[in-house]
Amino acid sequence: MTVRTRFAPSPTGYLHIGGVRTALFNWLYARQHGGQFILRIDDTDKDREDPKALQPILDGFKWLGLNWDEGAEVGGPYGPYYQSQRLDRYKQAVQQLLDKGLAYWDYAKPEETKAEMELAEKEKRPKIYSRKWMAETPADRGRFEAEGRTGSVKIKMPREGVCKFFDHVRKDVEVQWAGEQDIVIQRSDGTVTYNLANVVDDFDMKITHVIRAEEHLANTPRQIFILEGLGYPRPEYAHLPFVAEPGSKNKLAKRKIPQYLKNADFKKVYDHAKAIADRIGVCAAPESFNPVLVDFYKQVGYMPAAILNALVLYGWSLKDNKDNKEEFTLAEMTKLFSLDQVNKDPASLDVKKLFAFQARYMQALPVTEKVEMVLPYLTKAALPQDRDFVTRVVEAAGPRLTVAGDILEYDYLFLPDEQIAFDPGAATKHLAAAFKGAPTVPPLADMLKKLRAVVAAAEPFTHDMLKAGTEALAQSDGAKAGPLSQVLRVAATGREVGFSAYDTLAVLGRDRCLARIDRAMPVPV
RNA sequence: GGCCCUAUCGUCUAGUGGCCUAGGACGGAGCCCUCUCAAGGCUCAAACCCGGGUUCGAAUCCCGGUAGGGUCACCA
Repeated sequence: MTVRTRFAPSPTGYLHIGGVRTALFNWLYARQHGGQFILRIDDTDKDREDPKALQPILDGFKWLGLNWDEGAEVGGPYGPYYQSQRLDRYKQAVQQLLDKGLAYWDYAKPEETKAEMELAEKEKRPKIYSRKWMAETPADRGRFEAEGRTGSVKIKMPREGVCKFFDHVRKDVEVQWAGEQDIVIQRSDGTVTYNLANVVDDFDMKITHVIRAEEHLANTPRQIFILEGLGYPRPEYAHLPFVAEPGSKNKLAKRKIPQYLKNADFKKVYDHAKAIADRIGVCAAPESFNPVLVDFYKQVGYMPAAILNALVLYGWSLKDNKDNKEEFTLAEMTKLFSLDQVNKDPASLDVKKLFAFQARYMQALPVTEKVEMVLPYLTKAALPQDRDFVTRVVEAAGPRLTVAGDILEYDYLFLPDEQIAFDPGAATKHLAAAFKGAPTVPPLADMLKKLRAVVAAAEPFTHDMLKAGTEALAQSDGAKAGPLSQVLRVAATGREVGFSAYDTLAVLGRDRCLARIDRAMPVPV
């Protein structure tokens, strides 16, 4: 039997990283067994659905490389893959359940149900519906309808016995049927709910392994009741621990997303990304530009491989991992992944660790590929770009580029020379440091003139020659070369930080360096 | 509250009765390197929730506490 797994997002908002982790596990399992991964859209709740939410979710999966064999956009033999288009099919299943006496029409008003539940809560009893408004005969239905009530359909759960099932993560699970609620499967407006739609879809789409987050564990007995009532075979189950919110074990909640930014680690990762976003005018709404959402990483230039690698470690670890391997390519994960090695306790999201993975992946990337990643960011920031020049910058920046958007830190290399603002204060500070211990510190203008001469004379115009020239000058004037190179940096870039000052000059080229130093001169030469 | 689940450094985790004076990674601290910022190298601090058993021996098995979490929707 071919393994078929699925991920079924509901387009009610942004896709968070926990959802991606779950999708990844499904994807890995399907790929590992040569099966299919299906992307179905669970849009049964019209009220909560946001038509703009779907596309970013699909784009996110495409960007990550989690391709799907059937489902949204691509279609397939068991479609449609949008629940909103499958209503007739669901109705048919509801009718089947009704016919078998496994479901019933119910005429309780929402406030009546609510009152019962609240009373049960108060009296510390299990919250089980009294079936007071249950209508099992046409006569009962007529009576309730005469009162002006509209009916929904509920499943009639057994009130005794146990439901047993096997879960690949939690092993043998047993729950008392008596504790299970008669849940609504068809709303009074005629639409159906998740549990029904889900079971029907999984059957129709021939899903063999239901791999989903732990919050669905409680849905499993209901779904088993429904699918057995319908005569469907049971799929295999695996309930994954969820990715918890930062600094706690609570599950991630979309509405709490802005709050996660209060976490210190989040703040750091956010601030780093925000600086980039501001430069390229992403200007996303604060609640959607957040490290719990995949989009966040996509926008500032993280690598999918790094994210996936960080994510696979949430809840899964390699068995017999003697050499403590933590870095896995998608291909390796596909080969090594196993549901048996999934643990049971929730893992809180640590974005710093994700950032560290990104840093390592980026460092390992060949320069040409880094250049490709970085180019779009220069375009978005409206900075002039020339592939050769960009390549030189990327080479010189080395491990300083952690995400593609970091290239914008070096905007001063791309900006026209006349836009570089010289800071005499900063230059003076470094000049003083260069002459620390010496009886006198020469005027800045004099030193600038001498440094200009070094730049003008360096031949070839390389890091080594510039360094040699500056060192020679330092020696003859009784100064330290290091701080002196900082003076040069300030003159040529207007900045005090960056990669090696000599590399910076070499990348810029002699003409641009001279032009910038001339602009820094208090008196034109 | 009912039902269910979980419990190892701050975080992610290794660990399935002796290999554990508990290993790795992120983060933190320090040192080295150094023209700034990074990166890199070296070093350090840091955990088996508590209490009872079982056993020659327990982080590992059992029981009880405690703590945390999930779920109890005409959400998915």
